[in-house]
Amino acid sequence: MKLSIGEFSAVTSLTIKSLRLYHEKGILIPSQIDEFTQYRYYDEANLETAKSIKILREYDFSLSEIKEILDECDSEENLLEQLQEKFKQVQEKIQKYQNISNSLANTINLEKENKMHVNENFEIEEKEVETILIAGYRMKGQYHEIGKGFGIIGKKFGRHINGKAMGLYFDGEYKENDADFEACFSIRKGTGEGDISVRELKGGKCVSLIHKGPYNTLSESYKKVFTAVNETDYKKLLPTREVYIKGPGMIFKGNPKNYLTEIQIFIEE
Amino acid sequence: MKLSIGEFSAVTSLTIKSLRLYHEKGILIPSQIDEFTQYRYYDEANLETAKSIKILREYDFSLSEIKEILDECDSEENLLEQLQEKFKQVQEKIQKYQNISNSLANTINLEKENKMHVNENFEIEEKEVETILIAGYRMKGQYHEIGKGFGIIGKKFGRHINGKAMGLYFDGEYKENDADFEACFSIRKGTGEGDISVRELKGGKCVSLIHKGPYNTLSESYKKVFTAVNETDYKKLLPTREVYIKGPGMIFKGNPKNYLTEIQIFIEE
DNA sequence: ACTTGACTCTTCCCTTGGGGTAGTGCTTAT
DNA sequence: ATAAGCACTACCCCAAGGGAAGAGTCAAGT
Repeated sequence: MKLSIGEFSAVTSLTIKSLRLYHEKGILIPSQIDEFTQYRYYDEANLETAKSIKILREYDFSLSEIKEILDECDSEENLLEQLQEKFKQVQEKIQKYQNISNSLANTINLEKENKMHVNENFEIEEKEVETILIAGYRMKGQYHEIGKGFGIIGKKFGRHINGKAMGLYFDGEYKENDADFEACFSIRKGTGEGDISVRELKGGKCVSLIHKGPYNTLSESYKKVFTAVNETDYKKLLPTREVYIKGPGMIFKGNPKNYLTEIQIFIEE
Repeated sequence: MKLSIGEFSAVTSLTIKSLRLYHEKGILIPSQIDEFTQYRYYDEANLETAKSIKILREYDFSLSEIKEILDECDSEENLLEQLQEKFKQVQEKIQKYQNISNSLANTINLEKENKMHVNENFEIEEKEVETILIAGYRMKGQYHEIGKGFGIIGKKFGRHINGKAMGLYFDGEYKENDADFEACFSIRKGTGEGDISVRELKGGKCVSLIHKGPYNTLSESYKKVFTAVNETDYKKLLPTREVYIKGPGMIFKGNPKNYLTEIQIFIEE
């Protein structure tokens, strides 16, 4: 049997290009090479080798790995080890892509939520809020540092996060530097760990206003809400709650003019 | 803020090399470039972009995909679609590696089995064989064509194959050309489909001999077994069974001198 | 014997996402 | 003055081929 490269390519379903590469790399050397024309000719032994190479390539072995395997005369001895090693590597790849897949799914959900809530009414209203399970990270410092808190919770509870990010503010007044607040997410399940507290956050009646625009203009909306509450007989409760309906995305910050933040002042009648 | 490339590299944990590449590709253009020294200087906007790039790279987006995403001013519009598209691609990769993993696990099992059974006794013996579930592919032709049969079953039942390959021979005599035989594997479960029959293969008492060596010398061992059986009062039953204990591996053919084949002639007392 | 069309040869450039090195330029501290 | 530390460009490298150019070769028909 003496097959030209084209015929051998058809038989093995390896491309001519690949066959030439394998020759160059010393993995699959044609049984005969015409002295004058340099034409390659292949025989049955080549066919066996080609089959082995194909299978090993399908198993994601690199050409250099295949060369090693083929070059060892005691190939049958070490083959098993190498298969098991490759199996481990493939498992790792699966794990890697599984992690990417999970992160992606998470981001997609967040982005989806961020897209909704386009037409809200921007008026003060009274509403009932349900009790929910939250994971919270209490912090002291400046308000804008709350982002770190979300990061910390996100790392631990990424899979279980269920709803939007929220902020609980335990000071009755605006504090420049030593504010006491808590970053939290509504979660499906989980248990506290380290600095992260998992607990039920009681619902109730609140006065709510959705603020549109960057965070540094929030105080205007706060003024409106407080004015409205003060005109009633309601007693304000702490902590004040902010729900970040639409904020900077995971990937892009987006335009702060379009951020939506709901201010919730809980009240006792 | 005006960071040199080294400082920016430290802040973003992107290598200097990568930053220069991103600049060259137009993905992340330094806010300022010194006219004379060509030094790159980065600002906060660059920092934001760098963060986005890092996340997208972690999500397995290619640089050209990232460039597309970043170049669209309406990035927030299409971002969701692109995330979902990427999610699909990642799922496909997981599936691909999962398939490789399965095939590898299969091959590893076969190779492991092939390694065992090193010291067998090569004498005729009587034994009891249990009833097992098999997937079989009946064929007519030449004996060596049985390999195709194994291939066909392997494709359909790869996951469920449990034991060694066997051959059932329904002719009472050696037939050069029009032999009637069946390739089969012991399987864990499964149902027949198309030309593949799944059924119980009855066990019983048999006279057995393990043949060592290439298949074309099997006839010598057959002669021994038949001579032995004929010296008794046992009645020979059909089909005759061959169990391929150690044959050509999935990847390497191995040395035919080491092949082990058990011949089983079932008998009725 | 000649032509023609199908094959085959080598050589070169391209892809991804950078890594590594060489040679040179700039500033600053000693 | 010189050396250290940083930055710059330009070049080559990896894996596993794909694509194309330009030249030579084979087999079949005329």
